[in-house]
Amino acid sequence: MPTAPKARTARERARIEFTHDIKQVARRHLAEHGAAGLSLRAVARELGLMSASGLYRYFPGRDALLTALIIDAYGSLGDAAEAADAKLHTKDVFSRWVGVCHAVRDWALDNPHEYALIYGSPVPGYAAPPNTVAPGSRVPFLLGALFADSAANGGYQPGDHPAVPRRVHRAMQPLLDTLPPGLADDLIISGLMAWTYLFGAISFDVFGHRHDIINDHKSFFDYEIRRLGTILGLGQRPEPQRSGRNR
Amino acid sequence: MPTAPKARTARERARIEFTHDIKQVARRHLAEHGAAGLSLRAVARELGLMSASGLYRYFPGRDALLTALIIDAYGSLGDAAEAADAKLHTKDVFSRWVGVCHAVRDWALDNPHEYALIYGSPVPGYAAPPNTVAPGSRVPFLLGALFADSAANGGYQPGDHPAVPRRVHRAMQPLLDTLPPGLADDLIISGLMAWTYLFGAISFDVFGHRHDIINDHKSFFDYEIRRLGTILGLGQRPEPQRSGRNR
DNA sequence: TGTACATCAGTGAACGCGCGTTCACTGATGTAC
DNA sequence: TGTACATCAGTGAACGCGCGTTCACTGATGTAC
Repeated sequence: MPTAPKARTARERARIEFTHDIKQVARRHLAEHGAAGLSLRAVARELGLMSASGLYRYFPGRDALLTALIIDAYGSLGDAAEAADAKLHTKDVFSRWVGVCHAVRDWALDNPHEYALIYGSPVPGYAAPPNTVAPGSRVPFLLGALFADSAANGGYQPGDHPAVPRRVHRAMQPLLDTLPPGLADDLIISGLMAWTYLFGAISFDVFGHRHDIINDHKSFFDYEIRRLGTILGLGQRPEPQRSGRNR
Repeated sequence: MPTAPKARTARERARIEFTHDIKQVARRHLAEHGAAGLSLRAVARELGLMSASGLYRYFPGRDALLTALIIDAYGSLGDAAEAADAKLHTKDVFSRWVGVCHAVRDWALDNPHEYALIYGSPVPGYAAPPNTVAPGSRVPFLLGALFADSAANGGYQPGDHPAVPRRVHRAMQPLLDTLPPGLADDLIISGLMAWTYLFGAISFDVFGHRHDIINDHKSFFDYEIRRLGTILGLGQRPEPQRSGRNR
């Protein structure tokens, strides 16, 4: 018998496995019927292991299951972005920017309904609890770190644009309170704009707003985020991306 | 008796009014329960003039009602954007850019659920019919016209960024086929990026992704779109916006 | 190692609700002569 | 202007379906001694 790292009881092991299975099936159900159509009864039916009422031993209600899916989605997206950054093994900020953008986009295209869950329209009647905030901050945090590294290397070049008015500085106060001091407003705004653009572009791709307009979405995306990185001050790296799946 | 422009029968008048009323109530219902929760029975109940089955004289089904709401939403947004542009009475492209951006954002904040309907996650199980495309193109068309005007005036300044690779040119072919010839790729991409950023920023504002981070959303938005306009080549106009409702 | 008890997992019926759509129908409105 | 007929609007019952959640319950698993 292989020694378990911690002697779990059969019940504990079953609970972990079943929780996992339930979320798995729920994700499939989500992909077919959307968040608003996620139903405990349907999940139980498809699961085939339990009656609908049995699910209440695992999740106290539909909203709890939804919350678990949201947290998992943020976690999965965060993992993908951070792994892509780490795998690059480079200190070149521009390459990291490009790599992270593609990783986020690839994740979104592979998991469109989980993407919609976290970056699409809010689910009516559902309010995300506060414990979804931390996992949701991982990607914006990573982008912020990228800009901060660029500034630390001396590579960041603030462009020729209007100076930051005091009112705008004040508008960002809640964010400033969470950041280490000494970061220039200009840099922080570049980071925010990069984040905004990245998810704007991905939402257009995933939600189909560019279907009739562009036929090679990956190539266009690659170019737009390179161009955005350049005009936001991350430098320039004009080589096109290595060829890959077009989608 | 006031002479009607065209002698409509009582039935025709009633049909127009009722159709209008149904959509009005449906919009309210949409705001409370979201697109996936839009229900003919509930609309009929709230309308109080008709049984649910009676609605089938006006819309052949739930999806038809949804389609009508989508078309109306695009129309209403297009009206708001075009009216803002016209009201400015200026040829200064930068001011027009700022004005149109604010108009679009104001509309979205005033009509968050209609915004979600057209720029949020797609409704599962619903495919928007082709006749929603034209009204949906009005805002991007307006933004495109803005960049084209800027180029025609000689005001457009392509920034210092990677040249457009041939592959990216090809990726935009479907769009190029719908545009008058002679427009530079660089200009078209700036327009697309402006469109992408605008709706990325508005989605973040409307869907709450910046709630914990920014406390004066209008000021931040005003600055970010000015900065974007500048770095995309529309020139520069550093004055801050006139004060208004903060939201 | 065995026993007694407490805890937990899962069942199945039930409550009360909502939905889209169809259909035969009544009665009002419009129109051709 | 009046009449006969055709068209359309709206009704209400019905079909068949789905949902979340509760609750008393059986039976399995875990634990203290």
